[in-house]
Amino acid sequence: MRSAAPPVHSPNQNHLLAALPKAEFDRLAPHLELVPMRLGEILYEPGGQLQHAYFPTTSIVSLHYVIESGASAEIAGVGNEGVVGISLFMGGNTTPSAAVVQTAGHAYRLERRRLKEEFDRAGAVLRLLLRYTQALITQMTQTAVCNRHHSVEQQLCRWLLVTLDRVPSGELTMTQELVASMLGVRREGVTEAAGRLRDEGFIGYRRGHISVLEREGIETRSCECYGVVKVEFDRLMSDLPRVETLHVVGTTAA
Amino acid sequence: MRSAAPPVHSPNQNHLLAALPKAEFDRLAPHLELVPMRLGEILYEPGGQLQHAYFPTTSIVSLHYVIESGASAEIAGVGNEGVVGISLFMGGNTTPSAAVVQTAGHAYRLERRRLKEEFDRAGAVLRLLLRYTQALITQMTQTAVCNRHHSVEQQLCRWLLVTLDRVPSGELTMTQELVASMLGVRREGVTEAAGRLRDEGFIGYRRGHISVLEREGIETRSCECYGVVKVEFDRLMSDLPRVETLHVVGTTAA
DNA sequence: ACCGCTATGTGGCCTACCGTACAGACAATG
DNA sequence: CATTGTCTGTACGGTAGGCCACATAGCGGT
Repeated sequence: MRSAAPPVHSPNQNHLLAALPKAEFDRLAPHLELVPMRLGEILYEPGGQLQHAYFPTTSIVSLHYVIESGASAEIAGVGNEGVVGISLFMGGNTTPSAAVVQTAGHAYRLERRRLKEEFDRAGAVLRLLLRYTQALITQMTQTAVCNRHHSVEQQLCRWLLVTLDRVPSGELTMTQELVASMLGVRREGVTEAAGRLRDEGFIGYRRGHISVLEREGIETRSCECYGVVKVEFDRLMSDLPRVETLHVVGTTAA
Repeated sequence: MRSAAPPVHSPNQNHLLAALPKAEFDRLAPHLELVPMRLGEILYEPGGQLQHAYFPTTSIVSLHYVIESGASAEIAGVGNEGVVGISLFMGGNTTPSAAVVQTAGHAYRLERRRLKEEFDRAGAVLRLLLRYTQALITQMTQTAVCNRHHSVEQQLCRWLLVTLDRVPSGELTMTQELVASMLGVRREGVTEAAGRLRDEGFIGYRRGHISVLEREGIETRSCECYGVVKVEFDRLMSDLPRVETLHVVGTTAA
């Protein structure tokens, strides 16, 4: 079944890498290492030293936080639109949260040292990464508010929509237990909400798999948070082409 | 009553400005404008263009988010340890949240253009601001989790502790209504929690004023979130690349 | 084909918090 | 000094979602 999942990998599958001017991309490319990301793999634990930045292509990583009581919540998710490991260039090197692979796939990783080097050139890479960080902050912000004010069902829908943007097929390998731990709610709460959505025909599922059938239905049940983050992401990451203009060094034919 | 609130203002009262190497500080100083911050003043609204970055000295600013239903929540607070307006240098220029003065006082503000100039030098100012942004992200992260898992009372205690760090006197000018809007809960919830804390003798209050009497008591009632953020803030902002060139400009007798 | 593990479905009980409503109490203003 | 608006206290029903317990049902491994 090679036709289902194309065996061809390219750094361009990651939007950030793809948005780099050619000069920067060419400098980085030799150091990008394609790595498989297995479900449940922990990229870093709270307070742990991160050695690489990860640019997901087909995988999804969840930035996760566990409190003393053992309860947890997802702070933000990172797919092929972003990068895992912003603390590498923001300073500090560690964060109090963890990064866990939520959907198996691949990513390109870059040694911490290389990233820092590139960042310190204070050129296109820096601007791009900061812009992305700003978008990530928006996502975290929205998560905070959503946790406060919206229902489990609304949040489940939001989560489905976000994930759908990263898994076009709509076939998610995901247990309700896992979804619950990401939303920071009980597994039973997810079961109930998912049951309602299935009754409506919006989704279908079987042991460990969820398939989205009617995206529109889910959109009507979701809270506004999905849309807010999406619009802001698009705004921040779309007018990036400007980066090239500012950095005329070797944009097109270096 | 001049003795109560010292009439002497200095940029050094803001930790970020104080942490700048002398060269950078001296470049910025002529452009820092001391402005009064009135309670309730809105520095920027969602999506609005920010013209200045604000470095609070005696004031506190709340980064606030209002959802469609009208409910709201504080995402993070900024006192003399930080700066309002990170989107100015992160990219984007605007954010979907608002910035509101939560405690009256003063701040030094810096024109957007000046900040950008300094940032683009990719020197100490950039590193300092990014480091602070990372700390701010920690705060937002913790807020998200706290909103999910902790009780109103715990959150009220956390909020009191955070505010206390910025108002050493422990005398807060603050209505319960305002506190509620920041925690994103009902005013009655705050009344009840505050009532319990008063019964224990931890705090006292009268119309529009809260005084902290026993900080330790509040610490025992607070969730872990306060401590986590504080430790992380200290870690990030203390090992600043030896920027310890404190300026003796006019702190005490200028 | 079977067994066992794990995912899902359901129900009951309980608590924290929300919505609403209203009463009392304080401070500023004229 | 009285009026008025704002802030605080309290109460009551409703409900979402937590905790617990257990029943059922797929799926993988042997």
